[in-house]
Amino acid sequence: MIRVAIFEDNKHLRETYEILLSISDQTQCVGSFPDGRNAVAKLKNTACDVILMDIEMPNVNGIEATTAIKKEFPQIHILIQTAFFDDEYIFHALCAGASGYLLKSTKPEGIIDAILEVVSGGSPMTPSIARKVIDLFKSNVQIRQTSEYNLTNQEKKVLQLLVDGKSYKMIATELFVSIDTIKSHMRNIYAKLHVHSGTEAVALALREKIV
Amino acid sequence: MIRVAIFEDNKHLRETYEILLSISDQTQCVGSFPDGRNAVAKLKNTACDVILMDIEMPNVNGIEATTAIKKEFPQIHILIQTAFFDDEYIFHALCAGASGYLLKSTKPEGIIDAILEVVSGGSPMTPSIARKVIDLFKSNVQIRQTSEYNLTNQEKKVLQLLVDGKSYKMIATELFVSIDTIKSHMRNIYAKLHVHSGTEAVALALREKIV
DNA sequence: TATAAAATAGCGATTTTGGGTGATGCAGTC
DNA sequence: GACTGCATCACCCAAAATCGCTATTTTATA
Repeated sequence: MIRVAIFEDNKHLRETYEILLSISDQTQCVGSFPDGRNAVAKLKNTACDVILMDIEMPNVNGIEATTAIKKEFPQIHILIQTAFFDDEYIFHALCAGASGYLLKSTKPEGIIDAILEVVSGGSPMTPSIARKVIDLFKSNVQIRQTSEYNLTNQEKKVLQLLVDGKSYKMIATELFVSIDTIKSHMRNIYAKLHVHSGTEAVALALREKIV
Repeated sequence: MIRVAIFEDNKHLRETYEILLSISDQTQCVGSFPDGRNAVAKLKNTACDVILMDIEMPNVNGIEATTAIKKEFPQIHILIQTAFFDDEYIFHALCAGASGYLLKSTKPEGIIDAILEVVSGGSPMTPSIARKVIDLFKSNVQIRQTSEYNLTNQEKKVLQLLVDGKSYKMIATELFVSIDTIKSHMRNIYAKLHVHSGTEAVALALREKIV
């Protein structure tokens, strides 16, 4: 028997979910709340497994509630439900620790299916949501392979230390060479990266290379 | 009529897909190949919309083929199909530009559904795959919320421009203030971030904050 | 071994930066 | 009205960084 709690501000919808959960012989409703206030306290003694979480709620919204719940009960699976699928919502929901993302247009049996999926380790979501997740993923994966810039080993070391916030003098000390050597390396690094300052070099290095 | 091409080394499976595509009145098979060699050339005159791509293939595998095809025909939707769901596979498939990820256990009607989903802008995948995508996403997203450092709006702007590689002078020009004002902001930024140079500030900013 | 690439180093000039100190105006708040 | 935070600006100074040019030693390698 899967223990499910509901956070949903729409009374009608909330009751629909309650009935839905009670009809299925695999699920059981252990709580039903109109907003995210004191979510952690409300869940304290429910031993719940899955939460149906609306995003748009008054006072404390679904994202905030998800963050709080996941912090206290990381084992609980949270299924986000929303009428809209906005990039920002999805991004924040994922960061907050949501395990699935349903649209409110999902049919009743789809909700039960999703609950079963999520407890067996899946992340149910509509293909349209999945596309957005993939896009988010790709925008967050830096393109590592693109450019090597043909930096030599020593140049890479110098750049690394620069990224670590070291000054020329400190880098020279660390690499047992003179400060003028570091200057030389920096000149070469700037030429290879097509930049003209340390900050630019660091920004570029962090954005698309090593470190 | 959706034009679909198949890359699949298993002859039996390949033929099954061909039949499946011909049965549906919404799809049409425009090519069927046992490996990824010369994929781009093979697709040249097919005007295909969707590709069913196996990962495990001899000579040129599905990931490599996907990369090549996406480079030449970015508008083509590629549905990866594999018997295993390995993190590395999924990661590389997404990076290569795959739009969906099916397991070979998917039923015939599921494949047709997935093709329809993908042309309408979705990314069909099983919940178990979706979970892995989410995990990959989270492992690639730096924790943004942690630290705000209480930077003021103007300080954030200055920092942003610094990260963009601008000098004090350029930042001053861009924000229509004097260079001494920028220095002032920089002093405050350094104090708040507990750093002592632009490179350190940029490294910190890129690692765990805005930008 | 001849050659090229990389790493090392130095000098000099100029610009940029980091820090110190202080001051003004403006908005909000108690 | 006093107080505070923010943004603005100024002046000074020393340290750091940037850039140009040159040059030697080491290392890799064809």
